[in-house]
Amino acid sequence: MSAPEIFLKPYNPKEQEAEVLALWEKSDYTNPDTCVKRGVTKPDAEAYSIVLPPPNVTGVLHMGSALMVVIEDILIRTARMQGKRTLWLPGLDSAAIATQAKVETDIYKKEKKTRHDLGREELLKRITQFTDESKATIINQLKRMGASLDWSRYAYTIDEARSAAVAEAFVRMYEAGLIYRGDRIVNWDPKGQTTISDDEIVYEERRAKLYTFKYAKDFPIAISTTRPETKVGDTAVAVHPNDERYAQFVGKEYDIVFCDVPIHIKIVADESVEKDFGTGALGVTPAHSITDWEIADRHNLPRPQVINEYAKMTVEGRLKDLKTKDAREAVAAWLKEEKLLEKEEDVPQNISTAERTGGIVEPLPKRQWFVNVNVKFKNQKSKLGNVKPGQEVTLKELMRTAVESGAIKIIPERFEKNYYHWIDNLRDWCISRQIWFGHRIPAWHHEQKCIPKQGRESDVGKCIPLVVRVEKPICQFCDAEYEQDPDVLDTWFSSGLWTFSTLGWPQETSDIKTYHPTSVLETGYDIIFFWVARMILMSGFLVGQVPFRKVLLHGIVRDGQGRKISKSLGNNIDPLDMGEKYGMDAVRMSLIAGMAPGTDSKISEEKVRGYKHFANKIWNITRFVLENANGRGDNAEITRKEDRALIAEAETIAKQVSQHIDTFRLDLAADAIYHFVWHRFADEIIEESKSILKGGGEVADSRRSTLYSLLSTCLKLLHPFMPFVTEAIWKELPHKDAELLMIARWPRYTE
RNA sequence: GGGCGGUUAGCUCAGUGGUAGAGCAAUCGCUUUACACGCGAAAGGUCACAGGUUCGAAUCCUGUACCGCCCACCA
Repeated sequence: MSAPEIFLKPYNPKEQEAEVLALWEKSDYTNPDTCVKRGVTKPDAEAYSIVLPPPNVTGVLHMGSALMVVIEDILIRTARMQGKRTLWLPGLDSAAIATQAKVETDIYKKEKKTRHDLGREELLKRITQFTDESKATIINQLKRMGASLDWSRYAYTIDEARSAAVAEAFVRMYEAGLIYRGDRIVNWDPKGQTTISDDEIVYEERRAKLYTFKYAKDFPIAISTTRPETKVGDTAVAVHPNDERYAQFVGKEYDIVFCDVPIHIKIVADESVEKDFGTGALGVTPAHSITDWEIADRHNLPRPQVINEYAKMTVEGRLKDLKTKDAREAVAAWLKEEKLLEKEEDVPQNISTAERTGGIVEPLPKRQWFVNVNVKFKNQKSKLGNVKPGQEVTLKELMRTAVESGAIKIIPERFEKNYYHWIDNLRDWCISRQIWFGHRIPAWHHEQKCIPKQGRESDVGKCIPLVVRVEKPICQFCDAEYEQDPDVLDTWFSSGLWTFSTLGWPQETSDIKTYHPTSVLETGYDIIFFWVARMILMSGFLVGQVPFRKVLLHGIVRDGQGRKISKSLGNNIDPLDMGEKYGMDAVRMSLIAGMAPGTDSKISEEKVRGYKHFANKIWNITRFVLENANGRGDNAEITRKEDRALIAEAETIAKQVSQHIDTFRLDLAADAIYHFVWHRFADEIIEESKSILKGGGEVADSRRSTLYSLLSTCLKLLHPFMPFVTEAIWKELPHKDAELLMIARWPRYTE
């Protein structure tokens, strides 16, 4: 008996992977409809679905996304083999701010032009050009990882269907009173010239000077600040209500000229003031500090803006047009000159910077669009968590109950606490962005003078200046077209719709009925708040369902010593390069091994090499089995008690692997099958078989069948983890229960 | 300031009440006809520290130290 010739040489991943990829692609079994059509999946089989967290369209696949792909592919391949109606839906993300910033930088480098030189339309054309070119790269890389995604359902975050869903979602939320336009203090990024959400801020520790001074010689209270330039915008000094030192001044008002600027200061008492910090008195600058804005709310104070979008002073006098940093020094100098400065100390300070651009965030009052997370609306749909149909609920409560009720499980569980904490501290979500690339807000303005056409003069003044709807309105009095709001939406607004916008919402498609809620959302723990919480919010309100039943979180990928991957360390390991060198199966195993949910994964070239050896081991096991068992197949009867025991042993391994996958311990599952294949099957069972086979007769026949059967079971159990080498072997097997291993039946085991 | 996680063999990590485990590395031996991308053997740990509960603790409780992460932020 002889094995096919390819087994005479060590496993060659490069050769085999290309061949296997072609087989998969041709089969179209990643599409669940095809599986049903060809009888692989029963039409009424339980559905199992995951939407791929869309990688950035302009990106390349790094280890982080590779880890995500591997985890999800293991879950998907297992489910498919278990006979479930399995859908893994791919998509790419336009990554609005990041992509626009990248294209703008490129254009400026090459042509010395800004977006304003090009204009909105031209810039968008350039961005589309850029994304079209780069999207092939990432799609190709996903395929090479072995990701069994259904490309027939591919979605792009700003394609037509998704844009329609976003507009529809916005309108529905607006009509329910969940979206409003308001003047509020927002995080303004002067570098990116846009607002950003609280979650897009990163804190950087810097040294700062804390100045303690009085506004004027005859002002009774000294205050402390690291930003004296903002004090020209002060309208109050706040002290703690119980602070006896200042009680006598509360309610008094003062007119002062501060650094050439006339200001009017009222002394107010407010609980938010710390008695023990600085002088115990806080200069209130409503327009340029979030906490101060809230104090102004409570005491009905005016809120003059003194800094503009370019972080320059807008007041008259010596500070006019100065940048905030220069103005700070100018004010400090003036304070010294006027002998108002009492103290100047060095303090460490966390300053807010914009995650994307690194710009120092300037809190500014601006008219923006917000999602109101605290207003009640009536839950129209079915039961959501503990909220019954018809019951009034806020978005905040909705997000909380989804997890609290157990409708959604977060794995590992400890992240649930983080989730609640985030919700409890959630403020209204600013969703408008002043960039050009993204989903336009479906709000329409007709704020210029409306001159009614002849015969409609009686309607002067009746036209509506702001309309929120999907299609562009035309004024029914003057026939003028409305102008669309220039802002675009926060990228997480559309991402929040992802589980159902990809399935065809707002149409009531059969895909939505079959695959929503999705089974699992698998993503990095770093975006649980950005994304996971918003998906729960959107799906709850718009679809009346949770978006997924389980949230599986993974960590970041580190190098072999546990260090972060960084350019300066030069420790980057490219998953595709590694795959090229050692085979993609080895890369996949390396990412999974030793990684519990929610913890970081470690990868090193040595680790990858180790699993390449494992792939070769399987290859050679197959060679031995085929050389000895070819021709018998797995149909021959297994007669010996010892052999039945071996089969039963494999069954318990199948059980272990299955259970570990069920509980998302992919590391333990991989370890269990690895250990069985190498150290039990190869080292012991095959070794002892050599003499048994030599003996011949019925005993040998039984063992031959057993070996073949064990091999078949091992290949199935290994397939989700190492799809390439197992499929490559499968196609050489003489007897098998499915044309492709990817749709073979998962080994049975008793519970 | 609040919260969370970690600390087990040289390295990376499993193990969550009953005589300490894996992979990799390091050591020794092996032309053993599936595989040197291999096989066999041996070696390696007072499970961070202190106290407590228990017949029994790496495992449960309390505290301490160090490392890491997240959130908030004092103007």
